[in-house]
Amino acid sequence: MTGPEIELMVNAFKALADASRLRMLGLMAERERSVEELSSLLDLKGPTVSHHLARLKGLGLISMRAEGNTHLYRLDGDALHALNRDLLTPDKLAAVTADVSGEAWERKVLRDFFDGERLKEIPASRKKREVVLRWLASHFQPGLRYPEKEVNVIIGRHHPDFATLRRELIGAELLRREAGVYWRAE
Amino acid sequence: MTGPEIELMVNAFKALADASRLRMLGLMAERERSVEELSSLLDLKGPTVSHHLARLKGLGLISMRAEGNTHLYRLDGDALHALNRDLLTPDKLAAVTADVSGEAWERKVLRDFFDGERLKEIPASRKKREVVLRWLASHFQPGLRYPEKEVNVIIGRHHPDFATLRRELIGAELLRREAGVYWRAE
DNA sequence: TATCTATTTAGATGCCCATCGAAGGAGATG
DNA sequence: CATCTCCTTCGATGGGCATCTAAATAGATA
Repeated sequence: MTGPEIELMVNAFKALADASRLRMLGLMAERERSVEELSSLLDLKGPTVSHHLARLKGLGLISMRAEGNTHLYRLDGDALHALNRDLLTPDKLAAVTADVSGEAWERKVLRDFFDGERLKEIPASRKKREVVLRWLASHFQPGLRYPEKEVNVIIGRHHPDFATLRRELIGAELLRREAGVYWRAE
Repeated sequence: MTGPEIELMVNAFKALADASRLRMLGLMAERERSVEELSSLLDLKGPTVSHHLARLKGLGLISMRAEGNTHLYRLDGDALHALNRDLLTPDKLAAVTADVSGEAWERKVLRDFFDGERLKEIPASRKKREVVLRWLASHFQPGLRYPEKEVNVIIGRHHPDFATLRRELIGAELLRREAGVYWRAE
């Protein structure tokens, strides 16, 4: 109903909107590649390559296999195909529009409590707080699992008190937790 | 054959990697929209909307029709479909890879003469030897200066006869030397 | 002509992020 | 154990870009 589904789309496009990452995908499509190999082929330092790999992993586009210390990364062709198929369909655009012209009240709440992406304060009223929490929950991709550290980072982008918000998300059953690992409900 | 092709891909993804532009596409998919209309629906100022429209026009995704002073923009559904179809195909990724590791032939040479990072033998043919030398040269950072001892170490990681290879690199003008100090050419 | 309105261009600002060096694991080897 | 190698994480920096205000353009109205 609420459609910040759009943030997921933006995230996917941003992940692909980088020459280094596209080159890495091309190289990993041929065969599995070590970080060092990508680093020398692309003339980038190791940390930079690791950063890009993390980003691509977040999209579910690559898989990793460890062989000794070496980490070998490979492109998941099926995932790429699925992404290409689903990325820009009319359905998606419709969802985007729903997001824009959706519930006026919810949009007003978000406008009131947010300064850009930054949550000015946590709403005291339960209903308003739930709007904010749903907006936060939409930043977690269904099906993915997040360690607590990453949950804190994602929430922390919008408000310093990530601990309170994280608990509230669990309480509202928008996120679920087991053994220190979090995922989006439903 | 070397591909600024990749810059086109990056540009397309970047144009789509923005929530405002995606929302605008969604709205323009329903019906044609004026700048003012988009502006109020998205809660953005006029100039910002114009900026985004220019970006989307650069992708060929929208068309404009003037009616008096008002400019009415509309999504070109066919263009969108074509973009979605062509954006992330294996062909494109192959082109990207060609951009990185050059001609397929060069990649084949490297595969033939290397066992992992170890050069099995120095190619006798001049063209093949040059491919290997360029690969070796890529392990020297442009702008840095290397004493001869370090040059030997770096080359020695890949082949025991570092002296021959070092001289070949100078001969091919891929490395330069002055007073016993080496650096990467260009 | 002057004026009003819709849009575009120019210039400035602030945030996001690609990249790097340094430091911190973690497996292998001896 | 110590050490080496490969990778990841952390913190900092610089460049690009979304957004804004102010000014310029252009059509409509009178």
